[in-house]
Amino acid sequence: MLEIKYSDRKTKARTGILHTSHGDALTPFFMPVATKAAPRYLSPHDLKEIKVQAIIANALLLSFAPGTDVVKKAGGIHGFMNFNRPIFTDCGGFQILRQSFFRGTTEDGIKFRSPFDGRNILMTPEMIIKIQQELSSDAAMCLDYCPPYGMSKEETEDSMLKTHAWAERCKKAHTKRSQLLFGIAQGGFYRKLRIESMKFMRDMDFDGISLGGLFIGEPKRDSYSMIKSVMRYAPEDKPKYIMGLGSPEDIVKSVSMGVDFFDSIFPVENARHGTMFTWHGKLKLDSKIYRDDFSPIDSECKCFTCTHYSRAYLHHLLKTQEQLGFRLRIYHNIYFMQRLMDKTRYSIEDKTFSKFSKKIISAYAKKDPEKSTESNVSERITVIKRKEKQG
RNA sequence: GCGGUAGUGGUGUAGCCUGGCAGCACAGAGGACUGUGGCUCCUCCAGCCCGGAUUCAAAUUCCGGCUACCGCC
Repeated sequence: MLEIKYSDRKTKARTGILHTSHGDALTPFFMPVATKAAPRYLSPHDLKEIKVQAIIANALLLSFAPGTDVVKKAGGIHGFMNFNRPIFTDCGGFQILRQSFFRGTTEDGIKFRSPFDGRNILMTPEMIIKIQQELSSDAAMCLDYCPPYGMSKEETEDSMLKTHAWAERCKKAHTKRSQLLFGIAQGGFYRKLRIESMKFMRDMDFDGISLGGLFIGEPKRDSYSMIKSVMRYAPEDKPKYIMGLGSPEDIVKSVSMGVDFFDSIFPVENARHGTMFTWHGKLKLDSKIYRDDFSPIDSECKCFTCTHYSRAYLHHLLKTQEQLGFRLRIYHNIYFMQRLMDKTRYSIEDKTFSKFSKKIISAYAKKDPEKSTESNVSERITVIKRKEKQG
């Protein structure tokens, strides 16, 4: 399933090819989220234009609406949404963290309330596998229990044991050869449990291993310490996937720890609220300084937004809450993420990954690139003045 | 010239009758967002037209100005 091409010598970063029934995806890659078989404000066609390699949809939500019968009739999710590249499906375990969905768990599965019609259902491991097989996604996730940050060790252990029991049942229920099946390692923020869960998933011999329940509000040093600990026990030859991770600096850091792919709403949420990703760091479009700035978001960027529209125009669209603005901003950030992953892969094979990742991390440690330049300038001026005084 | 109405952060306003920590929205400055039920959230900055009187206490009541708008000559 995963063909490893090149391993970095300084870090654990590597490139590879993930083979799926809808073609290959070069790793490391980033999947935009299309929860209900629809990327927000973009069309599946836009994603092809952006050269998105793979996306992830939500099986739980799709089973609520339109229902798997409709998607099945459409010839599966690819035909339904007219996107013929790898599509992952998520199981709904994360929706435990969303109060409006979650109604509790039993030994048998998770109780959810449909947000569409209010009906309550018990999602069992067998059901979520059946749903994902009917959706005909390229990779399915086992049902997992995603414990919130701050949960006690006893409760976290219980959630982990449920995740493990459900993973076994998912594997047993899974019969679709053309679909990859991923186990989700959990364990909250207890190192011992994290490692235990990773070992369990490794021994289950899934097609790939997902790391779940990370970046859900904990301090980042905790996230990284967990990833680091857990990756030591991860099988070398299997693809590793951190669920829900999507900030540029976190991605390159995780790649250096050996993670192969990611998905997240982070770039979309940032774009929605006016934070644009650039090669020099974040750019907050709502600032007044962009009111009459007719340059593109990022002069290096070749995306549709950057080649057609100015910061001034996008600033205006943001301030006036125009729907077009949402689309243009999201288009850019998704495009940026894809190019970030392209460059990540090139740099690994080019032996320049360490340098590249440092550049991204330092760019994203800064705030708005324009403003930090301004403050750098005033800082420099202060330094010059001080030196002049000293003679 | 006379009469009426109104002056509150940068902008638009609430509070005035019935005196008691000046509220809201936008703008401005920061920050957040990470396996989407949701068209954001948090923090900060910033104000009673001027002068006097009454009062323990005045954006508020009273007197005199100034300014704006409306009406009349």
